[in-house]
Amino acid sequence: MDRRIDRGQATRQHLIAVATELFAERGFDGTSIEAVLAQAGVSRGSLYHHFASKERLFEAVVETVHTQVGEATLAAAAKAADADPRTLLKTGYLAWVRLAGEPVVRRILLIDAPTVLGWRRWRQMEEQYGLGMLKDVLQAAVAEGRLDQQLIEPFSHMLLATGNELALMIALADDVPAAQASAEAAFDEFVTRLLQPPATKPAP
Amino acid sequence: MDRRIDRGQATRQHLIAVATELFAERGFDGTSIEAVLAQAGVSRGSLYHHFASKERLFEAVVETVHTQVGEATLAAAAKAADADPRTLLKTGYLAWVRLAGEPVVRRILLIDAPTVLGWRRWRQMEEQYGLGMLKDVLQAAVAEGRLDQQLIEPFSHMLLATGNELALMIALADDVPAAQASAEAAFDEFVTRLLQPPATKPAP
DNA sequence: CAAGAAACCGACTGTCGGTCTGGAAACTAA
DNA sequence: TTAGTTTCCAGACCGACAGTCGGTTTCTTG
Repeated sequence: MDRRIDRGQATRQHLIAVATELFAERGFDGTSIEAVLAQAGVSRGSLYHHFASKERLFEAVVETVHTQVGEATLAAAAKAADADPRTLLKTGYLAWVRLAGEPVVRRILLIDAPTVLGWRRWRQMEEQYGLGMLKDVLQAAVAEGRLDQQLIEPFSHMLLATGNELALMIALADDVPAAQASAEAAFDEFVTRLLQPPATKPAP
Repeated sequence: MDRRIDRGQATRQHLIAVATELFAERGFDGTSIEAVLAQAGVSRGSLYHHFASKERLFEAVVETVHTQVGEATLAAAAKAADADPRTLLKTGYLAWVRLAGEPVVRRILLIDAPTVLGWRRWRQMEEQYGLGMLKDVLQAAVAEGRLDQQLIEPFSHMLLATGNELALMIALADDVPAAQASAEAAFDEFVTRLLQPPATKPAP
């Protein structure tokens, strides 16, 4: 039991907590390392001992937020488990939108993360929770004959994108409740149509 | 005819051209003003005479690129005018994906613009071309009784988001032709299902 | 009690976005 | 022609900031 390591982990966690708050409030560019140091009461050398760069610090923040969000969504979806894919999607979406209302999630995950970390790394992290859950649900739809196996990959990406877009739309709307209602209805219709058993051809 | 103004416009355009190239290549953060000055052979004072800040310069770049892309997509869609909404959407989407392959479009419009300009301003610009065209097409679908009027607004956003997501997916894929084919098939199926006349209820 | 390592400190550096003063060239009014 | 005005350009300068580096403290281990 090395007390130095405990201490190190403590300041590390503390830095992440402080940085999370500041990043959520002012964004990545708007948050200076100096501000983090001042707020955390930690020296420069200490911070750079734990994180190689500002990006790395941000990355650590994203990771923790992402994990929290993923678990929360998972918990919400668990309540509606073994329902049909459509209600399952809707439930997960509602949970997601509620979470995306928080500045921490919106600013860090939706706005800054993709550009700071790069699209590839970002999607790679999404794979673990968001995309993973969507694929599971779509897999169930495949089992019901509502979807072709091949479509799971692209459809999951598309659903994720629409979910994020709607979440941003709601979060930044002038009239939040109205946007909420509109988006909810639209998403419902959207999912319903999307998971219809494949018709041979649409009406001409 | 003031020759001073002509000269000013010339350097302004030159700066935009140089900045476009550098922004596309290295991104917004990765491009220093100094680099633009050096590449353009222009002094600091001159640049800041024409653009109040780096963001403003970027904004000007985004505007020109956006206009070009919009016109190109419009031209491609015009060839398939007065077709049914489904083929119209597919045609526009293909044109868009081809354009998004260019680093200039991908890096500047898809990756940097939303964060640098902010989501609101970005969507406001999209309204003019991307969203506008999508709404027109969806309006036609409404006229055919395939869609409710209320759904135009959210659906256009969702389609835009999926289009951008798929474009990024293709552009950054390891196997581009495969991703291209997969995305194309998925988008086709997606649009087909989305524009089906509203069934009363999906099969239980 | 050394010896060594992990955690921490803070002055310092280079870069970068942005400002400011000054001046030259093109135009206008007298 | 000349005095005044506007537009454009030049480049020294400034403050902020991310990241570095030699040194110090604090703890564990042999």
